[in-house]
Amino acid sequence: MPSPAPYYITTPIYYVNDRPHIGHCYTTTVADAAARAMRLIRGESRSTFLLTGTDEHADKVVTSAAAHNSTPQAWADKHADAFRAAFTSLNCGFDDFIRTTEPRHKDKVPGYISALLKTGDIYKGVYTGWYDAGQEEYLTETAAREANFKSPINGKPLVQRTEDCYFFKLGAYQERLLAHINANPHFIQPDARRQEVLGRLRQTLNDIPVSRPVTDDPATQWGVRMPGDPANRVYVWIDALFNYYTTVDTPERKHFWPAAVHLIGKDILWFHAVIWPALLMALNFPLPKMIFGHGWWVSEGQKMSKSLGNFIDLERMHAYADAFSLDGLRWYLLTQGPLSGQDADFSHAKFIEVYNADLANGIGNCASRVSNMIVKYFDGVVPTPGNAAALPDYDFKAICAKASVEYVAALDRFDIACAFNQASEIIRKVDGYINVTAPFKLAKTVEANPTAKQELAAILYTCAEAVRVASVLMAPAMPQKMAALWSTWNCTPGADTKLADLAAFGGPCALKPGSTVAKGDALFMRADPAAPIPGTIPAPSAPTV
RNA sequence: GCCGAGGUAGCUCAGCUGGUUUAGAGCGCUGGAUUCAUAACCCGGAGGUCGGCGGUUCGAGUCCGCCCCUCGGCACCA
Repeated sequence: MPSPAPYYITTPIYYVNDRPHIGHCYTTTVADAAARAMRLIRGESRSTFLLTGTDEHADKVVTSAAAHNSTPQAWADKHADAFRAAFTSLNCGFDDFIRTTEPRHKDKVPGYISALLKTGDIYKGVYTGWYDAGQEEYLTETAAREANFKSPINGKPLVQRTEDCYFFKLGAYQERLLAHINANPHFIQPDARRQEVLGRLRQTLNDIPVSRPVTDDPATQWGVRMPGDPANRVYVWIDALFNYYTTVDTPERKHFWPAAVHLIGKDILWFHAVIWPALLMALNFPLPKMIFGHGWWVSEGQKMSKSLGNFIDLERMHAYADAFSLDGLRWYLLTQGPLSGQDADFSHAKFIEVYNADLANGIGNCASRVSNMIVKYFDGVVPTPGNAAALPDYDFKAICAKASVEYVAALDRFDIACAFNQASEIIRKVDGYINVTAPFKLAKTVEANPTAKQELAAILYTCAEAVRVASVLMAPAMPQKMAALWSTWNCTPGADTKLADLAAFGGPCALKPGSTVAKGDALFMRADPAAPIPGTIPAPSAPTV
């Protein structure tokens, strides 16, 4: 049997000086859910590879470390661990965590640069720009003009300065890139992002500097040296981009390239949609299939900023997870997140609405009423399917099949929310079916009517089996809660079972008549909209005496 | 300033190349039904000038022009 097509998905490598917040966590959670879904579809966990990690060669790592009496490496170690711990705490199961300071990365980068030097795609030239001597940094032409050619920090005049620098022939790849984007509509997604890039590609691309000088300043000695020229180092962004390739540039992992998806935030679109593909073209490496640039979360309708104090940090996310379960939080992020062109709002009221509608009143309540009836009317033993009355609107074999097809199609175009909503559709149908068939009424007639018991069995089996299928589709979003449901229903799937088998109503993984079902605890407790917002200090209560 | 996206029910949005509906969905709200379930679920309703004005057409959220408003991108920035 041919092994399933490999699926390689990446998150950005995060700037190691940051503290993990909703932005980093969101990107990684989406990648995790997508990877879980792809493993499910392929039925082979090794077929999918999720990479995340940290970007550690920025100059600021050196200065921050010094300011905290630490070494750059120790400083990076500490922060990289914070990211790793954050993602683990959100149940994001990455297959590898790459750090750009690791030998397996930094030792490979010079090889790619050398190849580009050999072909002439990277060449030595001179860089001229406005230099702020006090800050020891260049300002862009625009920034310099806006500052009236004076240092924005100390007001001293900027100076035109020239120094040796290596350039990448970005301009040489403009037409090929344009042709590729036009020929592959899904290369840059969502469409708004694609339009942005196409718009900017209408102007002529300049070659770009890909090195920085090494001086006496320790901050400039951090990073990867240009091959054969220790007076220059590889610009941190170029170094960083190569992580996606270095990590799988090994004999065992080579088959994962090209990546299926580079999932990124919209801020780094240009690097991923233009510079990175051009570098790959120059190296004659295959291009990733999709660059997906998601938007931002805003908080209660306001842009998040440190000055407003409305940043949703890891602590706040943990508070939500504690209050509504980690999977409740994941569900909100995954189904309401800024994946389409627009930014999304993390509002408490909306969180409660979605949580109650989809989870507490949705799958939670539905699973509860179904299992309760099986316990009540069949002593918790899964009844025999039999033939339920054929209702045209409630052909669950067809409903589940359609949901699965849509699920896979949505995931292929990276419409995560649409995929998971397929499961909610099934639940909606089950709730409707229960109302139409009213098994609870039927149960009262079984004494007098011998066929009623069979009919009741058929109805409840249908409901339970449909809920099971929905739970399979939801599992990549909510692995823990769905596992809990499977545990009480005795239908935990074997490892590496294909979606096609798992999600087939009455298929090879169907609920087995005769196995037992417990009522179990409520999967998702209903949330009170009036309760205090998690992670905030409650307002002082009025004196009680 | 330049380039681009968009303004449709309280909210979030579907409505592809104009005439299948009297403009739809989900959530919220409200009336009813029901009791297996987490006061959950099911059914019905609310009648939104489809941003404004003008035009093309037998016929326009759906095409054209003008105006108002919102938002995104503008290159080395992680």
